[in-house]
Amino acid sequence: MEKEEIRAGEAAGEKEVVSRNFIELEIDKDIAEGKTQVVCTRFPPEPNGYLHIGHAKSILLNYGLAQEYGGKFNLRFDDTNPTKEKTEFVQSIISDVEWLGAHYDGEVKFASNYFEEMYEAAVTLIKKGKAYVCDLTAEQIREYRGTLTEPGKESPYRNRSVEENLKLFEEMKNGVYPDGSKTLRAKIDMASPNINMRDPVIYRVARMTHHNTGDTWCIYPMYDFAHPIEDAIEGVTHSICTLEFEDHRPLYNWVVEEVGYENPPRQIEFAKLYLTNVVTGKRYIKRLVEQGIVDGWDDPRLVTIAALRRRGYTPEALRKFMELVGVSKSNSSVDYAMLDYCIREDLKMKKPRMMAVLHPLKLVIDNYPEGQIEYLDVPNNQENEALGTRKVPFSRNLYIEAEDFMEVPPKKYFRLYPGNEVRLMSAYFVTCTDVVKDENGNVVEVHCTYDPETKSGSGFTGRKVKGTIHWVACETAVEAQVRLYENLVDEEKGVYNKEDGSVNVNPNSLTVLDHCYLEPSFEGAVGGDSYQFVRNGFFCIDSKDSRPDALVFNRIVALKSSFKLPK
RNA sequence: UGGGCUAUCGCCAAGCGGUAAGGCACAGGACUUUGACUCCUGCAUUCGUUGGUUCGAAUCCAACUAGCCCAGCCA
Repeated sequence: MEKEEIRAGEAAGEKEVVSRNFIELEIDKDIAEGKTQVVCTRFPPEPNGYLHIGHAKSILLNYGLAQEYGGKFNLRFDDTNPTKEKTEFVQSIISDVEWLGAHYDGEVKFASNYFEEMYEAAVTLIKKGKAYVCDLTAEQIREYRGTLTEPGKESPYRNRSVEENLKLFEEMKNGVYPDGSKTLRAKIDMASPNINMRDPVIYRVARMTHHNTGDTWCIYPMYDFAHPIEDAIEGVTHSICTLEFEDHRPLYNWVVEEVGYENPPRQIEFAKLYLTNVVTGKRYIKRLVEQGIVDGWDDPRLVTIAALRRRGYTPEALRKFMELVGVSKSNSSVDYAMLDYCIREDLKMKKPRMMAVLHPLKLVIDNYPEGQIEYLDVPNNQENEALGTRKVPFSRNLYIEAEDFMEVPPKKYFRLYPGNEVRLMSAYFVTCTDVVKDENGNVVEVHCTYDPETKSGSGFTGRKVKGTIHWVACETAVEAQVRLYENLVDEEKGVYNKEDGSVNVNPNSLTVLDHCYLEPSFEGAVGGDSYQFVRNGFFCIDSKDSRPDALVFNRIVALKSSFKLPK
């Protein structure tokens, strides 16, 4: 069996060796042994909250496997506990999955659509003497279960007759017994070192209106019983879940075996995705939302799918990221830098590179005719001609980035300072001649002269200049709000405050810049559109707060920079 | 403490008895109308530790150590 897949490289003869993860290796084996014909995977969320980047890993893994093996991928809501589930989450989860580009096979599925079959499966177990109705209270069940080191005790109801169990279970279904008064338990082994095998509860009584089945049922199956049945019904071959379910696998296999499924699905566990210094815990995010520290579950500083989307991350970038991160069984925490890399990588060739000044400082070209506006031809992306060109107005009065001028520059400062010449990107060379200050001594205006001969595209080679800075013409500038983000978490302190369990919030996680100036080419930009702001990073139009006459941009990610101002 | 799992570079991660892939990050250098991109170069004589088997061990065996998960009528 080939352990490595050789993909064709771009150049002739060039080969890229791609290593396969342990799940692929297992699937290869199952196929080779004839256990698996058509691979079928699934993503089975409980509709009880918003999806985050960790779910994206699972979605993309399962979907990717189905694609790779020419198999099927199901989206199934694991809605077996009506006390926790809400319809609103069903829709948000579907749209997140679709946004990620994971095309599920057929209709969206619901575990609750299989309640009848699950009930029948439970009856089958009872008839086999493998399940019994137990009258112990929740507290008693806990006591009887034993501890990690001590075996449990058998329930006094464990040896009820099949007939009695059948009658009682039917009565449970028919609403004869109050919530919590009886359970159906699998009869396995109260002395098992695996606590999941100590006669686990498989059905409970709960009078609660279910989002899908309404009041049809008052008994609901537990995850450990329901999940393998859901998988088996759908013909799932590889049921991929996270590491904490490893201990449940024997029970999964027990159910599938005892209920009597042929070609049973197989559970494989992988390590969850953790990002270093990132909050993913539902209750922590909830608190941040409630405290108003973040602007809802889609605040661009969060890593919910909705937040990533609003921030301007793309499904392609996330796919790339999951590919780089890989799949294994070791708990690990990935650097955010890897995600940053993936989004830059995805956008750099696709997006137009525009000029936008975030911290404006006025630059006046004294020898440029007053009132004149010149429209310069500028390529949208120097590395991708397919993106075409645009006209950018140039005039005597410009805005430049405040940090691109220093009256007293340190060594190796290539930008503007008195006497120095720089290139105004796509325009002319200018030489700084003068500085205007306010009464406090702050620089409010920089003066310069330009050299008409140096116009971009003219082929001028007379002399070179070390620095190139971007600019925006004052007269035609579009004003916009730009939001810059840093990690929500204070990385010095770590994610959680040890004393009160709160999140250590970085006070600089959000910077709102209200008077940024953009070239007029942004007019007509729509929510979600993204661009590179030359030298500043990638930005997208905020889908929530931006309006055509008051644009709001989010910085998706900054560009890398090796420039550091010496202290 | 019983059971399950994991340990390879700062962070991910290949490796499956024949002498440590790759990516991110980082550091140099070249190029440059983005101090970006691109392109070179460097970055684990060593695989949690200690023993053992072997001509040969990250890979096999033993013991130890560290971390994660499990005692919901949650998923």
